[in-house]
Amino acid sequence: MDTTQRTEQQRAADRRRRELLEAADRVVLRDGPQASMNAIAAEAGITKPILYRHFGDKGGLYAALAKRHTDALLNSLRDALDAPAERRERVEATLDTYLAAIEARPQVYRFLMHPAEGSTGTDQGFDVGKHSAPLLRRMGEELAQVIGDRLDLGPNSQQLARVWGHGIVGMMHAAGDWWLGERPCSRAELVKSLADLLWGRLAAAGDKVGGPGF
Amino acid sequence: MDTTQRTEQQRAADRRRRELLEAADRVVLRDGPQASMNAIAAEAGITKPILYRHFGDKGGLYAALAKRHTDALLNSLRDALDAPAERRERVEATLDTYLAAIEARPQVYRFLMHPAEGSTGTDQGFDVGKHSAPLLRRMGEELAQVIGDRLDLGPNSQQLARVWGHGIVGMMHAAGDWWLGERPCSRAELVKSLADLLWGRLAAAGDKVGGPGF
DNA sequence: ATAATGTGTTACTAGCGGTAACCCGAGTCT
DNA sequence: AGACTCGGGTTACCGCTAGTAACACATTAT
Repeated sequence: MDTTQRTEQQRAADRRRRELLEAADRVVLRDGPQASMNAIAAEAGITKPILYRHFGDKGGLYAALAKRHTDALLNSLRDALDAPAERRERVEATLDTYLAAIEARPQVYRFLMHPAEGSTGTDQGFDVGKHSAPLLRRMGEELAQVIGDRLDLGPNSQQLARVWGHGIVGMMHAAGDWWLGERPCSRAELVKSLADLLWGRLAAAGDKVGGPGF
Repeated sequence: MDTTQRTEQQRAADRRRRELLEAADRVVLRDGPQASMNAIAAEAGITKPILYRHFGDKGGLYAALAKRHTDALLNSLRDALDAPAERRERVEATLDTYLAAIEARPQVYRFLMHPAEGSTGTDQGFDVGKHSAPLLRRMGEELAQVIGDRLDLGPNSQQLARVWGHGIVGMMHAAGDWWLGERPCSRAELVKSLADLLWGRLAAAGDKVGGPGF
């Protein structure tokens, strides 16, 4: 009975937690990443201290919120990456999946790319480096894993795979961010251009006529 | 006399402005991007309203501060990009210049990558997209310019160049950020790995032995 | 009945960005 | 000389934020 009661309470707490996260989601989607704890609590129909009891601080809530979306996106990406097809096709499918996601829900995207950032208090330590959004890091590691598993890169394969994983993810991220802001072309064109870049067209391109021997 | 007096005042104001920026620089380097206006004012030996008279708001100060560093970094990069050498060599030199810069002054780097972000007030609008650090955008455009000017990419050359510019900058950024945090290899190795990626080694690599026909 | 435990609230602190109001010294006009 | 504007400076405040302490109600165990 003791244990059953415990689990009963835990279940209730978990349900509660999910409700709170959904409310927070709505507010963040509406107000952007700087949504206040007050606003989130109001949306959930409760008051601040409850939020703090559940998530510790704002960073905790945001981390929990980000984890859900990050996991969802990573799952889609894994599917695209694991499809049975030519390498080029898989790369394009993965790029397209990512771009479709950020296109469909730009506010979620924007939120995910902005780390906690807050923590007004004793944040003296100020960890230099590793400041990037966790999503980028996780995508990079994931991609590195796939590359290292599937490709034969000679010695130092693992390290090369990790560099490439993070590099490719960064390329995707920056190009996607720019594209989302300016919409200079269709998604398909962007995908093709990026894949071309990865396929070495930069190295293969000829110098412009009239240019000196550079 | 009227004009000379005006210029006199303007000169004084400009000197003042430089002093304030240098003080702000010291504080930001010490306290990180969340340095408070109070702290900056104190470091400069004055009080808040003066800062606000000069820079409007925190975003203005941070923009001015960022512009200085951004301009400096962009100049170095232009030098590396314009050096008379083979393309591969220039690419490697540019990557190395960027990585050396973020390695030498990681705090500046971290500051530059975090946009204003604050503006607690009426920031309702919340521009989706284009949220990236201005530094990334400027580097991307700059690189796009160089690529478009120098390379013969067939039709749609300009658009392709812009995609590549932002993509390559993003690759550099993400890989650099990860590298700065984990230091998994030397700078030279990182440079070579990234250049290899851009040179199409991803497409050229063979499948791993034992893997199915993917 | 009474003690204990968990759930919720109100009411507060400290610090932030930003501003209004005042203050004082230097030059200027009468 | 004396009133008078005017630019640079400060103090004291506002509204907001994240985060917390302390109190109130219910439910259950003893």
